[in-house]
Amino acid sequence: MSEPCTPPILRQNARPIPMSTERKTLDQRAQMSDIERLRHSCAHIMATAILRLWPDAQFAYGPPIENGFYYDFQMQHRITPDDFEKIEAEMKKISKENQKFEWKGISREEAKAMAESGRLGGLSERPGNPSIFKLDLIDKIPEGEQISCFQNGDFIDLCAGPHVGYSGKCKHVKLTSVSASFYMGDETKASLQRVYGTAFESKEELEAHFVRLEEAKKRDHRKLGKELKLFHIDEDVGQGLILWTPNGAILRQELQNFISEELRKQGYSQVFTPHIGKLALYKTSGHFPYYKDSQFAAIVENDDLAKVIHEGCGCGEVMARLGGISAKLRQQLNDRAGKEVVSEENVLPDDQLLDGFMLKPMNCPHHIKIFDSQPRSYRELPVRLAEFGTVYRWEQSGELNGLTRVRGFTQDDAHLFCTEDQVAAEVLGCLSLVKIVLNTLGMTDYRVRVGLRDPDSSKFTGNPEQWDKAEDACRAAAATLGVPFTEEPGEAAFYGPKIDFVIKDVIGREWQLGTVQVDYVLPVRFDLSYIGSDNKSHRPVMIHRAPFGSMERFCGVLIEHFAGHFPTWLAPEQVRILTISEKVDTFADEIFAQLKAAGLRVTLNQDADKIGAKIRNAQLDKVPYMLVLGEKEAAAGGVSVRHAKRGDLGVRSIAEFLADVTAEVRERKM
RNA sequence: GCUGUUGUAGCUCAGUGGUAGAGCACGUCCUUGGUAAGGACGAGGUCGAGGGUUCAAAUCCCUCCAACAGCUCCA
Repeated sequence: MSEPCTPPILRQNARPIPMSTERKTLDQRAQMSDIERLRHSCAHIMATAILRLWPDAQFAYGPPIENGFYYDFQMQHRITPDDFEKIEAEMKKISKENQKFEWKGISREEAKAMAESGRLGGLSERPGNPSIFKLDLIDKIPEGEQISCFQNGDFIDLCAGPHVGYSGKCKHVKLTSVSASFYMGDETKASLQRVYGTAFESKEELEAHFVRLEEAKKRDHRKLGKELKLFHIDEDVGQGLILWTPNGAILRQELQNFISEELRKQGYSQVFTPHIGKLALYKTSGHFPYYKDSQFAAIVENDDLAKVIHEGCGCGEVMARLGGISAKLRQQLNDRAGKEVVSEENVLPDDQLLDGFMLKPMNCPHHIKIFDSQPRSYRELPVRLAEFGTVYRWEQSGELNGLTRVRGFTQDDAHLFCTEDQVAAEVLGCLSLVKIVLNTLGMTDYRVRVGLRDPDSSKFTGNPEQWDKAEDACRAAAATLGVPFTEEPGEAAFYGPKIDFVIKDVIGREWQLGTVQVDYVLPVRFDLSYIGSDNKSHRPVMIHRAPFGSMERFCGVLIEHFAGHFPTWLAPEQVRILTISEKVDTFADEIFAQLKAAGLRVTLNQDADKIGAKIRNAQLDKVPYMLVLGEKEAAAGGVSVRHAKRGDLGVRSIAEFLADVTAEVRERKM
């Protein structure tokens, strides 16, 4: 199969943005903000300090980044965090020396000579130790462009700047981490050491930065997940495989109920499909073998496996047989596409093909088969098939992260099959669902990205008229949403435009959730059709949508968004009754029974602890409502209400409390 | 996957060559206390796994496993 027919639709999150290969012009680079300028200078000062300590260091590049700066370099000594103190002390000295940053324009020949001698990116000439990376970087500078360098103290670096005037400005600096990187981000090139640091103009800002980091750490969903017993990841089960514990299951279930309710309102039909499907299904869809590397290996049935082993097949042979495609399927796919999408080299004779199953990496093929299980009339379109569908993908181990990057996850998935004229309305429907859900959760800070085709690129298939229509639909839908959106040409999937949701959490971090994608390709590959009003067969358009990406990821973001303080309707434990003494046990039992009968998730703490300890525990467990019951309440027949965030709310009647809380839950108040 | 760091009780961590510790949580008992920690006693660990060095390894070395950070923001 030569052409990837369907990209990994609705991947959990975006791949890292590939490094742009375009060079910035000198003018563009000069447009650094003040803080970037400061941090860039800090990178030079760090390089100076490292050279004083380890003169053999070869520097590559050291830019300012979002929260600080780094410099990549190569040397004998391996930096560890233990070295930071030493380097920082040296940097402090350099700052005190108040070295002037001086710009110098030099010729290509001068630059090369300085690099050859080891002077560029060094404190002095270093015979026998030429500045290899700088030499390479000089070669990358286009002919005719001004080559410039900056000098502070003895350190001269190839650098377009800009810089602060004097090193004295760089006082409030802290090194944060060390890691490895590849030269030019290319893993075939040299492996470098990278030291990260951050810098601010004042001590207060530097400290505030670390306070923010602490805040982020406190609300880390992995930490809260453990503390609040929401989920567990077990080595024996496997990396990236989530075990939802009872508390987390409640959170997820409530969220699913909410989304399902909205889907029903919008005319979706719920379906269920199995977790595996035959290989041929994914050969038809195009997911196999193109995404083989990011999928779990095929599952081969015992008898088939015994047979090929009996025939003496080695591993490579088995893989080849699994990956082959029948001549008939190839013919079908090529005919449907009207061009060669599967080349002949992938074909194996039928008696050599080895069939197997795959853990599904996406739900679309299954939903397509449901759509195609009966003749469809234009009268029943759009068909909207929704499923909280669990899929499995082989993410690299280093990519795994808590709930936000996992190997098995459940998408809030749906596939819409509609006529071309319906695309606009359906895309709009998808967006409004997202809006409702995010607003209900108080996540009002989000933006959408509309991925359009690049008209100059040939990678986008299909006819231009369809594209224009679909793009207009996406653009118009995004515009009516009333949230900021950006149009990004070239960012479309090759088979159709898409809309991505990026939400910003309370502390300003952005999270990419799901996408809505218009697809003209899969209906062709699966030869889908419906009968139009003209009594002729037509090709439906498919829309893939998983607006929240996956339940795992979304719950992870929610945990951090709320810092574990969920609104009552989502809270695993909504009310905890705290007794002051044994004297009110009977009264507490009665209240407990009443709340339970009202459908609240309530627990009763009759431990021998003092009330202060019980309150503390309930606060730590982030239970929204605490009912303090003592003799006073028993006598009055009321309850003392304490809210985890609002504190003591005083004595209320049980009826009043019940009415308020059940309404709060029913209306999903924040 | 690559680079680095880390892995000791359910949790947070101390312990750097001489056969394992604290706090919290847990269990039992005492205490019946009014809005963020009452007290006593007790139980709990083949120190991530495997191998090696050593008279002796949680500690040093190697391999593996896992977690965390980075590997993208371009002299």
